[in-house]
Amino acid sequence: MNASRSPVRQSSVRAHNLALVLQTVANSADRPSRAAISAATGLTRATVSALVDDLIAGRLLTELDPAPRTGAGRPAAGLALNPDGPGGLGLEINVDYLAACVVDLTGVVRHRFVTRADQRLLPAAAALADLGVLAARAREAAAADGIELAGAALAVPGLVTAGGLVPVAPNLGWQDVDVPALLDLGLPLTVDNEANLAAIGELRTDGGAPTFLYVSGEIGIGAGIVLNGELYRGGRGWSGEIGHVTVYPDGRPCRCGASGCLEQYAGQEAVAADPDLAAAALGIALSAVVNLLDLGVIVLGGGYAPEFDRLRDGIEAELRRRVLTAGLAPVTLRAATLGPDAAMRGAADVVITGVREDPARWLARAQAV
Amino acid sequence: MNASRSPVRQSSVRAHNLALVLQTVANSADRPSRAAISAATGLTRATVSALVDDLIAGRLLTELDPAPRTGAGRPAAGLALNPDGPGGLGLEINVDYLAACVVDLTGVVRHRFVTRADQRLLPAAAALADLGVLAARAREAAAADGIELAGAALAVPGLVTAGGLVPVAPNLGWQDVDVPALLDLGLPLTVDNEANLAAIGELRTDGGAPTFLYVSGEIGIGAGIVLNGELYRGGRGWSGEIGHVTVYPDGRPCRCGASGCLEQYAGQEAVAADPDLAAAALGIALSAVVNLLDLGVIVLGGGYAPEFDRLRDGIEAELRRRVLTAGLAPVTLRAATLGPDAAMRGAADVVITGVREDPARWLARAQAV
DNA sequence: AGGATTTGTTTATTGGTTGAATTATTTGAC
DNA sequence: GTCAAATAATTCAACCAATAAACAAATCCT
Repeated sequence: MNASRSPVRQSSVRAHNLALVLQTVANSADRPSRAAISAATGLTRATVSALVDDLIAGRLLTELDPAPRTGAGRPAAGLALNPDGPGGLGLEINVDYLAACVVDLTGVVRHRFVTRADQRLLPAAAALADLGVLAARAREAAAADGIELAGAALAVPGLVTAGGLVPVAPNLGWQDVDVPALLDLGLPLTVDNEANLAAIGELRTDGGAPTFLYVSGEIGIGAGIVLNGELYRGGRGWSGEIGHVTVYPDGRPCRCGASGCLEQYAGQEAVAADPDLAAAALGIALSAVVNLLDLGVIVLGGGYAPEFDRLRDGIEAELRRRVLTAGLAPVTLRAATLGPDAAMRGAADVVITGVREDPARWLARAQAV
Repeated sequence: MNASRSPVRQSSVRAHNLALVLQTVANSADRPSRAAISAATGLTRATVSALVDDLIAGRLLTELDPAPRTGAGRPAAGLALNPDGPGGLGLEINVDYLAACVVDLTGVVRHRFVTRADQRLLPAAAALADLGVLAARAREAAAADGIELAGAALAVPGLVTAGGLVPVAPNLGWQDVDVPALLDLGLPLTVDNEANLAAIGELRTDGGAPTFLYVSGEIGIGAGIVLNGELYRGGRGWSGEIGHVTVYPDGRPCRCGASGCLEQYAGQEAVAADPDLAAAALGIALSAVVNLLDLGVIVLGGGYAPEFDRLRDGIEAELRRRVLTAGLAPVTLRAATLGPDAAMRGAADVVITGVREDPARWLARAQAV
């Protein structure tokens, strides 16, 4: 119904095809030739050549030495994402540290800065000012490498609304913080929940499943829901609050006012106190998620990752028992591969994914400058 | 990442714009003129004229008498969806009846056939053969009105995989039924879960929220999840199994092998036996869904609709208590507006939505014939 | 009756893809 | 050592679809 509600699309065919070519290069293991791209996309070799010219001129692609190939014929020129093209600035603010990283277009982390300090002692404005300093340093480092930043994204451990407002971030002690107003980097800024961005980080590393749940166990418990390769943020951006899913209706009282929330049985302290209880509670809650969303993969991150071996059996037992379709297709449980950097990495990924998905906008901007 | 993985799009600009124009007409309360469509879409009047000509030639739009308007200027010709254009065949098989309906392009039910009979007594092949007879009758009735059917969709109370296979439909006693193989109507056939299609039916009636949960309480309990105007089917098409979400971990044993499933506390018998218990259990399970997916609207359908007034307070009490963001934005609970026909209507809607979203395909087909 | 106004069509132009022909660069055979 | 075959990439005329601007049609207002 509202699928193609977009204004119009006249000759933005080119924008689409630029993205198609760029993504084809990005998703290729080897360095594809123009002819290979033509075959993969269905576009004419002529068209691919023209598009590639634009992408090279805009510093998004580079031509490499002859790609390894056998047989007769003129050797192809290999194409790859330009590591000196536009990069992404990933930012994170958490209870006891600030962090920033620069990721280039190919997905490689080029610079990484961390400041350890308890952010709960500072007002939001001061914390964000400190983060601004860190961001400036990262930007200089990027500039020294010849990398221009296409934008920035910030991971926050709290609820985030569409405009980058944070109504509440309990563990930071924030309330109604207008992040974009307090953190002006002169770059497009995206603000999102920490678990959401960590999920995106995992999506990028895991070549496999495009549909999975990322569960982050810290003091609270958050989850990022990735459906068909895209993060689902919910109607108001407040999805993934798995920590307050009811596990034992008449159980322990929770600081949210309800009782029996998962957080009381599988939060950081609860895991330390009784891993078996935590695993069972997690298994019950995760079974509910799988029954609802039909997910095939669950990734345990944050504080759960180091405890994975101790939790696995208990969780899987509940999944086998409570997931209706467990007999038809198993649910895969795995630990997150990115460590504590997941959210920051995911944030940077959001920026470069933006460039990859709409190169035409970047080209227009780069040309205007 | 995989957003624009589509093969190519050369001059399928036209396909997109045809859809845009058609949807603009469909979503207009009044019968818009070509000029009004031009203003709404941003396309030129000339372009709109050309597109409208194609749509009229393909019997998707009709030109009406002058639309009511005031002021100077040449009077406009009103445009509207053609009620004699392609229609959709909606089918449903359930425990104690078979049903078929013909819905025209404007969304009006033109014909409706129901056969009451216990389907549990028949093997799947026989039940589908009976349904085929009903479908043929519906098709004749449509032809008598000058309506050609663009396709058919079937609602089944069970799990459905991508290819239309039904691995299991417990209440019908089906197992591994290949529906498309047993029901050849000579039309493109879509098979989907009953709750999913009912949710689509509600989406069409409710002009409002494009993100909601539809819960259908029959013997079992199913749910259709509509996110941003689109049904979410899950990785394997098995989403929405809310009936087996755990409510009381150590509670009543369920026929699925687990214990404490929602179905045991809010299934048809349980509602009749103790509405308050059912409401509390529903409230707990629905709170989990809202915490996970950040839904603003929940629609109670199927057997819940007539019991709505008796369930409402109990459910809302739990939602207020257990939904983390309840204080920030309320969750709206309402009864389904379509009755028992919801799934069948939704099925037919799927077909006509397909035509509305891709009119170019229909035009090509119509021209080829 | 005549100007104003709005609708819808016609015509030349432009952006972008296609397909065929052409050029470029290698391998392999005689 | 030269030539044919093969593959890669570019050039160029043709075509499709949208745009902008001019034009025709049909009404209202004075």
